[in-house]
Amino acid sequence: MIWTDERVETLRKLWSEGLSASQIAAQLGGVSRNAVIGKVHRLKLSGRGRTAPSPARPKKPAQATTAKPPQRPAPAPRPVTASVGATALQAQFEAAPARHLEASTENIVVPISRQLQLIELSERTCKWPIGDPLADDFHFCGNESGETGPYCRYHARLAFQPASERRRVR
DNA sequence: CCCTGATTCGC
DNA sequence: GCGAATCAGG
Repeated sequence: MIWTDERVETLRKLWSEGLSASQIAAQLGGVSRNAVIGKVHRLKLSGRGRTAPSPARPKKPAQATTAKPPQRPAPAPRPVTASVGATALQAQFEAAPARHLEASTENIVVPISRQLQLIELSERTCKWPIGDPLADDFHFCGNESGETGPYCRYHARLAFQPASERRRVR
């Protein structure tokens, strides 16, 4: 895959819009996020506005062939509070306006989807389709789906019940 | 573990 | 010039 003027233009545009390298790579297709980052640097676009200056690493130390000694630090104390720990869910709640919710399973806020393209999905992202598959803005939910399920907590509730009982959602 | 960008260096 | 491998950090 070569960097045509057109692809470079797209790269410049998306990068300036604040998309991450992996997202840009997904949209361009045929390139890895590393390729995108590499190109960004060659184009000297790394700044992207006002970012903290890079401290610059002291070169790459020679690859150590010796295995590191297996250290067992200390068993971390188990937190009493249950942690959800899903970054996607975290972001979604942080982004949402603060709102008090009753402790009810019925009262679940419709998640803000990450709007991922098909190629951006991983094994643990929600694959609930959103929109018209033939439309330009078609995407998948993309939120954290857990270890095995194909859907996030919210869409899983809809996926595994009769269509007649589903509530129309995005 | 998921992700991010930064850097080096063999190709 | 390109980008995988790697690093450092969230």
